[in-house]
Amino acid sequence: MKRKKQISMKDISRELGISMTTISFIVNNKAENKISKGVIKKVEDYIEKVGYKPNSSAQSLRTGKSKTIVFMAEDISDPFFSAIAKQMEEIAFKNGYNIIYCSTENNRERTLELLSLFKDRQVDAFIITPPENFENDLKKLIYEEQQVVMVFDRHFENFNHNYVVLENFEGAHKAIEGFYEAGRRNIAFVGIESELSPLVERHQGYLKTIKNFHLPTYELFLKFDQVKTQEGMVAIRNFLEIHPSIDSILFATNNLAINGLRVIREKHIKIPEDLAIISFDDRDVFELYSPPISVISQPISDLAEELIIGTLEMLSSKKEGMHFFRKTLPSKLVVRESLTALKDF
Amino acid sequence: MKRKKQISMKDISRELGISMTTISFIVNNKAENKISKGVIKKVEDYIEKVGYKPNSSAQSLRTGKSKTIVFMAEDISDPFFSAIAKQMEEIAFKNGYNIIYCSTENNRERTLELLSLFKDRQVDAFIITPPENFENDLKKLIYEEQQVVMVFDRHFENFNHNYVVLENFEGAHKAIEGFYEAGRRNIAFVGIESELSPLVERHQGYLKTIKNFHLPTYELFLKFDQVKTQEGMVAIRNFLEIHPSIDSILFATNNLAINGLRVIREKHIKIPEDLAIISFDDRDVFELYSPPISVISQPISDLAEELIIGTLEMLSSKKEGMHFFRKTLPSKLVVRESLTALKDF
DNA sequence: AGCTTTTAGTAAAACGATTTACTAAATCGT
DNA sequence: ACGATTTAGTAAATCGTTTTACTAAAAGCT
Repeated sequence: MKRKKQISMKDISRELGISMTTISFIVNNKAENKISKGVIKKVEDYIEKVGYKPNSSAQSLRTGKSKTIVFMAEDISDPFFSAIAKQMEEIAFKNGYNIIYCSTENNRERTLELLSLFKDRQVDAFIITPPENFENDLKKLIYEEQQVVMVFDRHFENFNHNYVVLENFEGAHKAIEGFYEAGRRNIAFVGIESELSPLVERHQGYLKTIKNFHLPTYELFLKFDQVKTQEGMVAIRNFLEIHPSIDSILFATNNLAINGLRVIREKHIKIPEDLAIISFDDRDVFELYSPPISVISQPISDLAEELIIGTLEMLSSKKEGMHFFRKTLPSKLVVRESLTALKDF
Repeated sequence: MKRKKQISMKDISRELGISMTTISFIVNNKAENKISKGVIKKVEDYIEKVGYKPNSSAQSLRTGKSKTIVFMAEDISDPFFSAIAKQMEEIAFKNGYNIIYCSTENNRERTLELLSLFKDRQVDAFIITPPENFENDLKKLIYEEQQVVMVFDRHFENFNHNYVVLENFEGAHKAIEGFYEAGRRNIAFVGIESELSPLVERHQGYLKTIKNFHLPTYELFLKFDQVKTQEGMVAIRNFLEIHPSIDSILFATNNLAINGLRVIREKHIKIPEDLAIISFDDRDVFELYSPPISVISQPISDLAEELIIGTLEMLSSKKEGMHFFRKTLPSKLVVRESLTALKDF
């Protein structure tokens, strides 16, 4: 009734009359020019036959490596992050790594706590979307604690680190250009009060482009925790009422846009006649909305791939020659009906 | 430049002149009536001071427990599963467990492969949404390999196992009743060709209720891999064209409904005037759709909680007295505009 | 006081791999 | 044919815990 004991290296050693060292070499493909073909074959066949698999706890203990990577996303139930997670998992798996996920909720204390819990588990690397005010903690993690860290979705200017991010500035630029070409002249930006790089850069992209076109700016910034709430809706509603001239809005995140759409529907504002909309990040709700909402989409597969490949690369590069992995991937403006040219243009 | 070595029990033992056994007892709260208050205090203070954390690989090796649970969802990037995952994570964490996720893609071979990979990692339990044709594999996993397994979202009749599922039959029943009360008499069911329990039960719920009302049945079943595809849309379109009398549709899953909505939009069918819609599973796209789509919603928090609590319970119950954890949670009909009474009713 | 029991602790053997340092036999060079 | 090197392998230490089996000292009992 109790689980039958897993077969161990010692069992094989005893059974075959071959030392554990030899078996270990064979199992780890280090037998190349140390062990004879015959012995290799014999051991491999036996392993195959009895289905031996090394005990990974023992391996971890001995080598100090756990073959585990932690992905700390802002919110793992967010479709963007869960899509990234799924694709990373795939690749990690093929390379013998497992991924553990968790959500920072953009909360520094929570993130620190999670981090400390995982460090005890000797995970090999962290892929992390650092929350607000995490710059120093991150620096410490990388430079003092010497952990392998890949930063995702945001990055910092003041110190070197591995990261994979989006071309946020350019994304916003494309959006504003799109509005302009569709004849919009009163383009608003709805963002979040935050110093996280993507939010700042998206705003900068908006500002710079608007200035180039010599257009007026209309800006609304919600607090981070208002984004998905009733309060957020109220703020957006007020904003629209105060500025009736606005004819288009760039939402800096999908959650902002979703709350924005709630307001727009409630007020029976017509898209795109009265108001053109572009949101950052694609989600199926945007494509299915009536009318479909245009978006600045992120290349999810590419992001996921760069993230995990980069992390694995850092893990395998013995040379601590302070080589960093940095990628900034392009976004794409996906034009849907929410951004149709004004008829009188 | 190299990571500073973690402090170990031996270090503490040497430093304090206390045996490792004693320290181990204290660390694991087994010192109760074996070790004097004074020593306990001394050790605890020292541990606090130097920030000692036991090496979990060593613990796993020694105890054979990894404090890790694997959640094998059908598709971890699906909002339903990722929401469940996130909430389980939270509770697992508080109980000292980590969760590793992966996706079965409803593919038996893939699932077996994942399973085998995880078994080598000595994970303590599996929470799994078994794919099609997995009954025997599951039985073997539970009864022969004696793994702790919690089955989610679907279950089998022919053998005992732990599971947490939804009241699918009743859910479908509520939906059909809703249609009936709204004056609909030509109610269609769009489902999936599958023997998985929720799909079967939802269909049964539809059939039985329709029969009770003495109404005609209209049924369409897509193949599993057509659900999200163009092919699926074509099938739904044909179905609607062949049966123009249909005045309402119950979609057995959210993905079916999403593809259905694409068709409906394309054909400019009016909801709810021409066609009332109810979908299983809630998603933000349904609430945001124009008009908002009614759904049979699953109690995500409750499901997640039962799942992880049940699993932890099975893990801690020493008594192998074949006690099973089985929960069937109620669904709820969320009425939105897609299900408004016909005017002439 | 003399015996048993309890208290407060310890030494050492696991757990299952990896890896260092070693060796006997075979091959090589001259 | 002799020492030097290569080949093919091994024994044992180690990673950091948990746990079993033990013990000296103190307390309890009559």
